[in-house]
Amino acid sequence: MRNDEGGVQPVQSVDRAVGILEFLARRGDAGVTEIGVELGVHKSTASRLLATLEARGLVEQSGARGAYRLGAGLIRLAGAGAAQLDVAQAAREVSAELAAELGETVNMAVLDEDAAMNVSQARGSAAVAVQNWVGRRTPLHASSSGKVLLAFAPDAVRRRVLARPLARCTPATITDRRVLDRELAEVRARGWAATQGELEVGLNGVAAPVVTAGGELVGAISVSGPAYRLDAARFAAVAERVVAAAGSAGAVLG
Amino acid sequence: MRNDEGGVQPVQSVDRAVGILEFLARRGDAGVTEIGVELGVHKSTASRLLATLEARGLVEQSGARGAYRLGAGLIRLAGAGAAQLDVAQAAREVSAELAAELGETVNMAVLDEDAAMNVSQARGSAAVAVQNWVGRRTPLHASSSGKVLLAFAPDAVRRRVLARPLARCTPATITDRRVLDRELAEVRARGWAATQGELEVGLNGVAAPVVTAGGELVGAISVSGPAYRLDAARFAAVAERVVAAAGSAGAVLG
DNA sequence: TCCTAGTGTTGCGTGATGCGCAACGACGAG
DNA sequence: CTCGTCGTTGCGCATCACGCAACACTAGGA
Repeated sequence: MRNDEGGVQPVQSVDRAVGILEFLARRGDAGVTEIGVELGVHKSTASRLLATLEARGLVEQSGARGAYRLGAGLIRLAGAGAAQLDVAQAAREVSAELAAELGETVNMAVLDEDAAMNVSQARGSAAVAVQNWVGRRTPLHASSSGKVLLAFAPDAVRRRVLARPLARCTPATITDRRVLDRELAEVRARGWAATQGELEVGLNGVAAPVVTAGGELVGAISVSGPAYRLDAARFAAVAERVVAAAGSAGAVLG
Repeated sequence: MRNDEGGVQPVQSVDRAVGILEFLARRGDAGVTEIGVELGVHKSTASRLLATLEARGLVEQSGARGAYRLGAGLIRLAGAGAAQLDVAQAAREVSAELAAELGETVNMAVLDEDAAMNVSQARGSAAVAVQNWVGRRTPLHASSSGKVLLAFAPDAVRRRVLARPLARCTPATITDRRVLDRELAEVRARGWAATQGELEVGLNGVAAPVVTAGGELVGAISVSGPAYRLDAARFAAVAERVVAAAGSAGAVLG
């Protein structure tokens, strides 16, 4: 059976095991039989794959025979993974400086299929939110880094995202794709994007693309904060700083 | 070939694939041949396992034939995993409150083999450090949450850790196991642990165990900050708040 | 309290998959 | 320019992963 990804035949049991992890990431927790149905394999196969993942700490089971969920071993791996990502490393210092300068939360995001995923985070002194954004995915049409990634993505990616209904996150979310297309054209023209309460009510953001010397888009740096501090009048000035920080990160990456 | 973990025979290729991820977490990056040697398999086997992991985003390769490293897909999974952990969820609210109250960074850690691993983090207004501790592991003898986890761990765990040389992280690190044993007895007696520059110079911490109603140790909550703010004179007062927060988290877990 | 249905686990036999070998192309160092 | 090493891939084969069947356990309903 061919999982047509990357043109080569994957190792079937590894592919299934990762499928289990992705299912549990979406679903929260699930039983053996349910996981077997989801993967299209026998429940005894699912049970053995889960036992292997559990032995390595990537999943854990509640009780002796209960549901499975993602485990702490995954966090250990990802902690190492996040620290090692090129874009995360490149962003670390410039994000810290930007956070200190502007006093708001700064994130580095990469394009992850049809979403923006945060891979690094720095927080300024004014930020009181305790939420960890690393690993979190935001919709491409409703977040500032998402708009940047969408604006500068290959045409195929933009067409795929714009082909689907644009989910409304708040009353301010752009859900008309022609409106979004025009906004993305503006983003490309001026080199930065902004949101005003489109992802969360009262949350504004400004983002700029991180591009390597070879012209490859590798991520986006964004600053976000409450609208009463990061209001539209400040967007141009903040954008100037974000674009500069993104430029520094891009230079580091070659 | 039997990987004697949990008594059952693991699925060999899944076990190997996870072994690759763990090796890359330790090593940073590595080539196909090196990974094959590390796992004790042929390089073509390693190449196929890596291709499957890469197709799913868990690893990425630099250039067409370059070294492999952990990928963004792992961070996505772990972002979901961290959010879903019982201990992380239980700690979220109490950590946020504690961070707001004390103004310092609060972490929740679990015992992860021979280290303390942070699974959740909240930062107070005074904290300016931008480092993300989630996924990071600290030595059990040199961090406050590590001392708590060690003090209240089963005897077998404590014996295993104390059997090894205790690595010196700073000049203040306790490396004499009899001194550490006495300190762990004090931790058990008073119900909290503290460190003074033992993990990092100038960094102090206070931690308390999170125990379920059934008496099971599931983690430790810690507060950390620079020595000039979180000095020894404040330890008892801070400990009182941390013990209370840990008690709340334990109550949530049943 | 008892019965039934469904779940998760495990022994076993089978065939499909994962594996190693060999060969090849690419790349870097001398 | 040559050589050694790396990563990739086709191929054949043996081992491993798989499904089936059976069992123990648990929860819910009568």
